[in-house]
Amino acid sequence: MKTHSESEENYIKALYHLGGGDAVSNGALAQRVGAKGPSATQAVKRLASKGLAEVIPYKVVKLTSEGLALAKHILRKHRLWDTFLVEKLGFGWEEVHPLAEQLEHVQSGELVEKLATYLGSPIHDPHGDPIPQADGAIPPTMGEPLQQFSEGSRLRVVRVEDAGTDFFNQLDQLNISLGKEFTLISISNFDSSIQLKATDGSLFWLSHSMSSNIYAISL
Amino acid sequence: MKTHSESEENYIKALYHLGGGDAVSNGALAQRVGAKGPSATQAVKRLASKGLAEVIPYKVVKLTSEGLALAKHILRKHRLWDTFLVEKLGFGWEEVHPLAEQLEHVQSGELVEKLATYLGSPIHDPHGDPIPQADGAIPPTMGEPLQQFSEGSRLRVVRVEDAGTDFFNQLDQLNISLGKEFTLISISNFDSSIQLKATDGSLFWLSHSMSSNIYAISL
DNA sequence: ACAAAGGTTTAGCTTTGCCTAAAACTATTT
DNA sequence: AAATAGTTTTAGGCAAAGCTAAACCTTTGT
Repeated sequence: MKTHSESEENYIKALYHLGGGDAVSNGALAQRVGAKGPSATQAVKRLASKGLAEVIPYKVVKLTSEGLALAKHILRKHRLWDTFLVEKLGFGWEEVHPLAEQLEHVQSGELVEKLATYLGSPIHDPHGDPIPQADGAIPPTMGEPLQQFSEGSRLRVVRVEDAGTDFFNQLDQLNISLGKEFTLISISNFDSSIQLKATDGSLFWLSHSMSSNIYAISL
Repeated sequence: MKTHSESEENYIKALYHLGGGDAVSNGALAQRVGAKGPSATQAVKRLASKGLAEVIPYKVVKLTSEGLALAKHILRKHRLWDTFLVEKLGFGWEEVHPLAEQLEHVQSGELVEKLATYLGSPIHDPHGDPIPQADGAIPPTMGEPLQQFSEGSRLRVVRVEDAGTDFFNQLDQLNISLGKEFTLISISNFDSSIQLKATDGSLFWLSHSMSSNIYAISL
């Protein structure tokens, strides 16, 4: 198996995040990896020369199928480490991203699979995001944003967007976590804020910016 | 907390391994990190400019006290990951070194300490080597090489040198592992090979090169 | 004491990966 | 259809970290 630099892996991830297998703009790519335009141009050239990306100057930048497979593998590692950090080491879900970002670059197929086994071969990480499987299959992404449900619905929180530390802190304060169940009481016509009732009977409101990052399934 | 490149950390580790806090030759250093002389010269200059090493051209290269503290911290990470890989993920002790080598570069004080706690704050790794503690203290290095014991001694294996895959495989074949107890039956005057008896009564010989990498305490 | 041997440093080149400034291309607007 | 705005690429630098070859110390042997 060929080896890739961390920088290359970061570009691969960014390409995948922004476009899946589809074309991505150079500017967006540069922004995502925290670099400037020319660096991205140069980087995708390197990727292209390794067969991981396809480039048509001024036109198209996208992953090849090989690049796509690699992207999924990296994402698998990332989300398994996320899971490890939260489930085994007791980190809060807002803390794990930068750590997993480092751990995901460790190269060892055997390590990834042993880790997966150790964690019980999970298919979703602590944020509810799907963990790509060893064969590249991606489990379904669960849930709909709270807005999608009608008043009176019983629902269970199954996923949250990674919307930054403050968002996670607010979730913790509201005692919202994956698996928790609520009844949707009402949706404001004015600002789309949402009122929920917890199983302990407590009532509270969520702003639109909060609720749009919270995904649930109907019970 | 300042940040260091992986290369820098590797030189720090090598300096510590070869000299502790004492002077080390440029050649030995280069060899240990797998580089050529000039690369090492250049690297120690970089370290010196960060206050991690002290250099007198043509004369002395050694760690400063700050460099020493960093070295111990890196070694702590390395050996904690070693322990994790063996105890939790079920890797064999011959496999873990290159993985820990990658994992040790992950930067996060909190991660190291949470990992230590998770592992039960161990003071020795799966090879019996001492794990530097958070405050920099180094637990005693246990055991003496088998040669040091007299015929008829009862002893327990407490540490093995990392002498490569073949060495570990041979240990496994002989069913020798940490904590195992033996009686030293005889030491050959001819080639210093050693005959041991296991608790199940089985007898076998160890070459000098095997036994000199195995450390035990007297029971 | 001096010359050869051996180890260390300097000099100069390579690659990766980032940058800024300038040129080139695409797209839009009149 | 042409000009302008916006994006992307080229050109040319810089730093880290490696290399080889050449120059420079130190040590050692006679």
